[in-house]
Amino acid sequence: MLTHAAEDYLKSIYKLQEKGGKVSTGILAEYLDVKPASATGMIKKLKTMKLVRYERYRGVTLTAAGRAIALEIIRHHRLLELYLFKALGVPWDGVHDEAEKLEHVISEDIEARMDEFLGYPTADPHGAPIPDKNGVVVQTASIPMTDLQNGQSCVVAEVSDNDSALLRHLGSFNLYPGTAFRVIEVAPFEGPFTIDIAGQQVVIGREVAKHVFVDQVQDPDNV
Amino acid sequence: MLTHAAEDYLKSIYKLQEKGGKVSTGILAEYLDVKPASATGMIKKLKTMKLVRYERYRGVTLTAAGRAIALEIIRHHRLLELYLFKALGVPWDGVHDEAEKLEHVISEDIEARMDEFLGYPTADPHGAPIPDKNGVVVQTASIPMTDLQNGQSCVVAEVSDNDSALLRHLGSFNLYPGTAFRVIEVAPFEGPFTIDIAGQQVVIGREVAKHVFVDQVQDPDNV
DNA sequence: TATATAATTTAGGTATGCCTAAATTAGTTT
DNA sequence: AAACTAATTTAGGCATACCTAAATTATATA
Repeated sequence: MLTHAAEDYLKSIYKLQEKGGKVSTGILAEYLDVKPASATGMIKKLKTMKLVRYERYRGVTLTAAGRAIALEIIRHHRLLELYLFKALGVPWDGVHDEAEKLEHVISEDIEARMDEFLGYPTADPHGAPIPDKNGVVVQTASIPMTDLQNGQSCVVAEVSDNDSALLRHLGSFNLYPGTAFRVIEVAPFEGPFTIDIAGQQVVIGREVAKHVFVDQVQDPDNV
Repeated sequence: MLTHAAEDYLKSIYKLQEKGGKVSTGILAEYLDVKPASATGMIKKLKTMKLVRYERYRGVTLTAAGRAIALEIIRHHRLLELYLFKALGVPWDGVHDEAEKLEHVISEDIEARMDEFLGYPTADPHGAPIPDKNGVVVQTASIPMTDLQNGQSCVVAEVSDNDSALLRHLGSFNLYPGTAFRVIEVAPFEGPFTIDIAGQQVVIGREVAKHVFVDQVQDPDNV
């Protein structure tokens, strides 16, 4: 069995690899809030286990075996988030931190029972896809909210899950995955977005909008 | 925060203290499947944290602070066992091992939510009492099944929870907490018990009977 | 009381996973 | 090409939590 730390490294390499191929030691260390020297050490250990490909100064990528483990941990995490949300009523800004601890500890049996209880779900409370038992992830074509133009309509697909204050903020606008809204105005010079959610006008700053991803974008004339 | 290992030591000291006052290093080491030298080391660490009283060669006992932590962990464990059993349908011979890992990881918030879901229960699936939020444990006056005599009737109060093969065996006889039975015969020379459970006669060996505790014992003439 | 036995402690070692500081390498600029 | 900067690696340390082997202490026996 892997250590919890090793599992966290694999998970992080997977996520960073998603957006940008090879992962540098420095980026990985920053993401994990660890010094680069520590990341180097763990990467070497993972290499001897054949879970990553690695050449010094050249970055790291997951092998098939490493990817499988990363997806298993991500599956645990997202199933746990949804389970805690639905079965125990943990607020959506609280589930991430709990899942972060539990993901390394639950058995495959518990995983399967939660999956069944939840009806084999495909997304967690933040809209992130839940890999299936075989590690298959449904990738969506969501775009960041910051790419939206005046007048466009869309549906929230996913929001970042790791900042609980941000999640509370989004929750106060009812900006959950599945929520539809229309862009009323994009203020110039990197300004905020004014949007219409179910008849309510709200203003969303750019820093917040960066963490919201949307689907089914429609231009005003298509409506 | 304490390490998981330290929490396990406190929990074990508590349990061993229950039946026999001061706990020797050797007994504790054996219980935790660790060498005596390792136990000595941890005991010293716990002493500097004022969680145990300890004099070399004289055994160890919990301070009030240590006891509070031990009870907190035991509460986590037993609530988890019951929760996994009732909410996720984990079989009663499987809940112990899962809870053993989860008990160190769940938050007070999750604890409270499970407690509420379960209706503030007082016993786990093996009949062991669940300490309340303030660390108050309801002690029962159960006696070991091996103390029973011919003809006596009783109700199962509690069974040992850490041997899953034993639990499956007991389950095959429906010997759960709450189950009533009557002793038909105690074979001489430390022999097995023949009992009547709901009209079915079953034979229980002494090694098994040692792990079953009963309540409400009634002699035949009282019936 | 001396000695044997059992329990316990001390001493020294291993692996994990982090750290800081110094050395090295890669890549860019002049 | 030399020099500088940024990224990365190496080297050496620390804490946790375990281990084995040797030394010590307590207790029972002769």
